[in-house]
Amino acid sequence: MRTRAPTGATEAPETAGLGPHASTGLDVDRVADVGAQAVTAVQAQGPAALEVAHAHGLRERKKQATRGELSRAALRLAMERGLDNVLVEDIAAAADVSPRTFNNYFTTKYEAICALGAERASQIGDTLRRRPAGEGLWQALTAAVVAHYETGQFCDPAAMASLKMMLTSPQLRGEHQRIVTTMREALAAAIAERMAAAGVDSAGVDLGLRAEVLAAAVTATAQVAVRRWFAATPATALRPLLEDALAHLQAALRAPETTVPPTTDGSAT
Amino acid sequence: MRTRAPTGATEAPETAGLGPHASTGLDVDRVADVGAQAVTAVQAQGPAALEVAHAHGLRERKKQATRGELSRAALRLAMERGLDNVLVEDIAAAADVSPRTFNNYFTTKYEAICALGAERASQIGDTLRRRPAGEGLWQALTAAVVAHYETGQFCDPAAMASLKMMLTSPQLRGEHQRIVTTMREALAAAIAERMAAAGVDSAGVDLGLRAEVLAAAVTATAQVAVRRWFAATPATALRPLLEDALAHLQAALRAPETTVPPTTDGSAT
DNA sequence: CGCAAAATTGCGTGGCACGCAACCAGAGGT
DNA sequence: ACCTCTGGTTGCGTGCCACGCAATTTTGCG
Repeated sequence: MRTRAPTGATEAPETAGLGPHASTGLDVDRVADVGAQAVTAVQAQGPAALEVAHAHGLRERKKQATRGELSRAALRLAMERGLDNVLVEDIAAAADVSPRTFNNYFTTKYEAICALGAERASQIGDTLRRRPAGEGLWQALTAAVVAHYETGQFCDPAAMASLKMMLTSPQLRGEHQRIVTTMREALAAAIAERMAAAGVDSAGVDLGLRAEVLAAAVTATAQVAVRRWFAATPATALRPLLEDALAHLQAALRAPETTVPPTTDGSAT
Repeated sequence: MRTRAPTGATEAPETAGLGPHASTGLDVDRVADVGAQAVTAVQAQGPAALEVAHAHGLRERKKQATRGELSRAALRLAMERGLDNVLVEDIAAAADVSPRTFNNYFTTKYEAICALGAERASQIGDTLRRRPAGEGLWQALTAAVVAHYETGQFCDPAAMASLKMMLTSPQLRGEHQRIVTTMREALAAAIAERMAAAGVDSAGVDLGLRAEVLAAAVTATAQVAVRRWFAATPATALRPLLEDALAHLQAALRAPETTVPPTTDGSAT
């Protein structure tokens, strides 16, 4: 076989056959055990019923357990010996499964390494939803982004190295993009809800589009801050960089027409 | 060998050995490069003229020729028979070189497929620079983005399929991210110039950061528009989507504090 | 014209993604 | 509790790929 798409061309079926590929959905039990704050958030929603509803019981649990085990082992090994010095064989061994089983869960080792990050990225929507209703959208957005990056492991050096790895390795770039996409979508959904709840008065505006655009802008800005943070020669705190960058985003579009050449006075429109 | 990093661990040397890897100069992968500081460093060394003089030799021309040939062949074949039904062997054959030579120019076939797009992405800075000086920054930015996507082959169905491929295939995601990064950096540089030329009066603002943030926001917004365009069930024109999305970006940050719940008035600092 | 630098090529190796077909373990019916 | 059946695991095999190494050809320069 080539790489994907067994015979056809489109790549649709994917989850067919034998592997436990698509699993069931999004049960987040033990994967994000690093951040205690996240647990609080999850419990606030009352997702215990979700797991019960899934109720395929032991079978499903074991599946997610090994998935998490593989993902965690992949990240750990990659950090310990370097990305290029870890084989899928090693990861599988660390998770006590066959190398073949590894590929039943992840197509590439890079996907396994980034699985935890993707999981976490999907939670930023709830982080925004948890902001007090009295806050303005922008304020809540800034707070949510800061909280997302601070509750994560962005403080301890281990996670810092993990981020660095994702930003430097070409192979991880695609997976990192996937994480960012997840974050953007989750954020867009939460923004749309908040906009709707606040009752956007403007008549014909496309709420979905606006939310998506805003989420994209905020996410991209956060990435700029993260990139600057990790490139800073004297290591500095991430939070002020984030707040600074987000403030610049707001400012850059608030007064955009100030930029005209001094000689000409032609004020367009 | 593993994947990268032959023996060491850091991945620094990269362009050593035999292959014509580094080409002229700017195909470096630099993820952490935050703006123009790197350029300053390079110019501080002095021998930039050497490279320029060297670039016009017959040797360099042939190199770029075969590189373009490979890239073009890769894209064409991928479009014709589908991404998974083309081997590096096929691409090399189409470019009349050895399969081994292919890997002297590109590490993966996906990189070859996206090389043209990356090339083009770096030109958006000049597109912005070409806007009349009388235009406001925002107006020029919108016009530049629209022009960039319209002068490209984003109208003819062939390029549309190419874009679709880049957005759907997981393997191309990483390369697409690279293109977006290139576009963002090129745009940020041009924005910074335009800001400086207009004389940003605000005293202590970090021009580089603001330009970078703005470029990131605009680029991300353009991606939102492109994604919506290509997902539109009745095929529609890209231009209005782009303009609409960019207008939403501006609007979303102009009046962000309008969103407060009607019942509660508690303003949480 | 001849030499050195640089690019191309052939060959070989280690690794990976995944189809296929056995095998084995939960889940559900009687 | 027994049996079956659905579905996850594993071993094996295959095709493809990235790239080191070394020999060969091409190009630029004195």
